[in-house]
Amino acid sequence: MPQEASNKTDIPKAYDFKDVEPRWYREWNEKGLFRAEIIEGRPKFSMVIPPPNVTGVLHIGHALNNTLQDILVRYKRMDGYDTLWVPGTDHAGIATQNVVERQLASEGLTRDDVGREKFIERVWEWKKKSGGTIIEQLKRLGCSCDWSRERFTMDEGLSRAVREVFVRLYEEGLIYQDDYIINWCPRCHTALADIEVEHEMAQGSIWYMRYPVADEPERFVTVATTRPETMLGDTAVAVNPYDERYADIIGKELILPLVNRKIPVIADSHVDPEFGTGAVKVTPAHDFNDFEIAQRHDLPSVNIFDKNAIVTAEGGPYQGLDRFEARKRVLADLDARGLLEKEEDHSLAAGECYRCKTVVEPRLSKQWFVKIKPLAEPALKAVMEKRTEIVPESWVRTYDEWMTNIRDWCISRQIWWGHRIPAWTCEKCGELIVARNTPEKCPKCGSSALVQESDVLDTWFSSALWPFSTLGWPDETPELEAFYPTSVLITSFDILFFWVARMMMMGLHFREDVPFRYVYLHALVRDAQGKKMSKSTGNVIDPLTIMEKYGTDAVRFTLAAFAAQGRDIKLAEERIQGYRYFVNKIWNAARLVLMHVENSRPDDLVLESPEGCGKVEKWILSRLNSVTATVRNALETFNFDVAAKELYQFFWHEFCDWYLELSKPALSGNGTDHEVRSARAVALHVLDTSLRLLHPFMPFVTEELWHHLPETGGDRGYVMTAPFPREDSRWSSPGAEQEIERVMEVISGIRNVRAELGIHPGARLDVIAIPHSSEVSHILETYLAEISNLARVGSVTTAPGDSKRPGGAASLIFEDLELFIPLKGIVDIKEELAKLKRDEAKVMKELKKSEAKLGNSNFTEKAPAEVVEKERKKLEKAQAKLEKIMKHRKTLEAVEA
RNA sequence: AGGCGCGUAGCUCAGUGGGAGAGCGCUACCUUGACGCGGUAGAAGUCGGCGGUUCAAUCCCGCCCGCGCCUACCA
Repeated sequence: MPQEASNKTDIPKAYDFKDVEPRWYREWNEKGLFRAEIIEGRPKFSMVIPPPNVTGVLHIGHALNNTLQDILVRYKRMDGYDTLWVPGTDHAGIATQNVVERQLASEGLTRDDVGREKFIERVWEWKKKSGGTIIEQLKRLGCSCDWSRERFTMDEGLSRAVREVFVRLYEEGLIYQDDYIINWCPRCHTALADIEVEHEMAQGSIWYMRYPVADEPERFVTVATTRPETMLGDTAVAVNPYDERYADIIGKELILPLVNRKIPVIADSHVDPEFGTGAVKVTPAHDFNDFEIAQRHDLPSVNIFDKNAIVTAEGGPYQGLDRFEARKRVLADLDARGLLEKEEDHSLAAGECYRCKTVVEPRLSKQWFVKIKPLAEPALKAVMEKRTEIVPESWVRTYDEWMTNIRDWCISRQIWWGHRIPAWTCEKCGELIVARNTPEKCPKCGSSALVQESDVLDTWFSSALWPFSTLGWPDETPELEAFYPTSVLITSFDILFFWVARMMMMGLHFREDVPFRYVYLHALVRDAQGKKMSKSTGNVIDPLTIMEKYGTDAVRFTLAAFAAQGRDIKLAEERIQGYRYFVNKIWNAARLVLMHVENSRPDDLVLESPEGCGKVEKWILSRLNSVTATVRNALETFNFDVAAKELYQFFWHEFCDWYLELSKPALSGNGTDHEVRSARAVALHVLDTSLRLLHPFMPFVTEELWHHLPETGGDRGYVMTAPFPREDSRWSSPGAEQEIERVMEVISGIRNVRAELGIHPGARLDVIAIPHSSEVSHILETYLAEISNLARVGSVTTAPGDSKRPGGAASLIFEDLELFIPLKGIVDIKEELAKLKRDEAKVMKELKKSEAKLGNSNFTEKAPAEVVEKERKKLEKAQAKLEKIMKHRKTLEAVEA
């Protein structure tokens, strides 16, 4: 809370997200920070949410998807864009209808018992009561959507868009009705589009059945089938025209057993003579291929199943049997007649309804279709011309393939929940009327006896319009003007065709422009073993549970850090815990900084430029600047993992581990006034900038800390709306970076020696230094205090290059520096010698490698000059180092002897 | 069957035509007043296998093995 900012000393030791998260979310929302404004002249950034099913609850995939969107939109908002992120839900026709049907079933009712109108009322009631669950969960995730613009695909406005699109496509001849074979779900009682059917390989059987030849009692044609029950609807047997085995029988008739119908033997090149017996039974009403064969040969169709996949009167004695029961009976009866030749194992992929997993039944029926080619071609072209860019690019190929081989889209569904098709039939004259508004009477005969089409539209038909219907289309609204095309669509690759492709088609057709400039496709979240998460396997990670346990920021950061392009995310709970620790690290680093700046005058904490700063400060500022550039660039290219990891590495391992440690004395008031002020201002500046860089990833902890920062130069407002840091070459300082890296190298080196020799971490050491370059002398002099502090060194005595190496001492040898730590009685000369030999071997190996390279004329002639030069330097360094190691070894050997 | 992707430290994964990296885990040590949700140091890999291109291959190409996913009308 801003008013509590003066209470900085009260910051608790550990970050308590439970208190912080709801508090800030409420405040952002109340202050209207999520709301999109349209301001002339400002750049625009917009996204539409992939609308979750209104029946849905937040799963880990949603968490990933929406975290990535939120990161991007928060970044752009901070960066000065007018941002709009449109949220909403999808009416999810079949899924929602199933939910309410289950509810009815528990009352012992079916949808037919209550009737269409009452049923739809029940669905709306359900939606009002439970439909908002996932929206509330998105808010807990921190999503900064513009909730004032929340939409639902069945809203009045969106429904109007659906009718408009349907009527226009119909008028353009792109929607038609036809008898066609479609995928039918016998449980949902509706047609399904091709892509709504899932195929899973499973072990089944293939049966060989004999069909007697009509006029030759002893002769049979054997057909192979995986679905023997459909033989009741056979209207032909097909063979390959070039199959000699059957040449003489083409055109003759067979007796269809059990049914005793005569069916012809026809020749069709679709038949593969190699497979089975080379003879195929043809059931046009219940098989896609057979349907096509039937069309080519003008065969009749016999529909043997009703909507429940129960055998109809056409099945004679089998009427009333379920399809699986019918199979058993048909096989038994064939066997009894000696017409079942054999049964073989056979693996096949039966289609299943993607909503309820019931095996679908191909079925001949009258359906509505969208003629897809005229829509698909521009949609493909737009991607090929990069008017919409798909990221990662590897998906373009898949998109291309699908869009090229696309088939007409079956859009009618025989359910009740959804957009009812705006078509009416005149009972008097049979006229078909397609209209935006319910017609009063038949335009042809004037009759008012009009009956509306009972089918509703595929849910994806309405979601295909989402990028413009949510912005007010078909009205020309300011939102549409400002925010279409949207900037980016972030979604999971598995709905590239269901949804993305269809939005491309509809957007281009009705808005004459692509619906989005970029499509970022992220991966699926799997469990730690790489298995798909599913309730039945019991390996789901519930985002709400882990948010409860580790905090939302930790969950978001984990998802971002693992969102590498083109690879599935294998998620284990330990990862989240690791990033929970990071949140805590940020919290405590902030505590440290705030503790030291709380009594400063605000003016003293302002940092305008790195001028006047010491090298350590210049170094961290330079690093911060380069991290800023990396993060920005990563976000612009959807490399969320790169951005997250860069921030993690910088904040923890550079800012905390080194900068704060190096400057602790100055921070706590040791040093000149200038040094103290400078250290504090820089620490605060880096903290401030880091919080802004981190905010898109971790909105809550950063906002909380932001309000603890001192108000240098007035109210800081919210980090959510603070400017996103921008790189600036003035802050870059390669010289300081190099120098501090040397200091770190020396400190780490001494620490290493201490650890290896088991010297107590608290013990102060006296060090003898023999520098071999002015550069390293300078480092030793300038950073004596830092080295002493962080490496626990008591004194450093510098000795000239030709002085005698101490005998009973541990050594640390660089190419231009030798350090000796005399420890009487502690250093075991044998141990030290062994260590030197290890070092020697290591350097020798590098040295030989370099020598070999440089000795190869092919290398020195063909490799780029800079690479060769680098290799020379490497060799020199190794030589210098080796020389010093040898010298020290001799000294020790002399002592020992 | 075709297409795509993956195989790098015990685990999860980055990465690049010229010195093998991170996180977690592991080992040793540490009551250094921001943090033990911490610190310091360390061990650990024939970069799936075999060939090829190249002065140089973990990276590029080919083949093979293993795994995953998507698409397909072999009944």
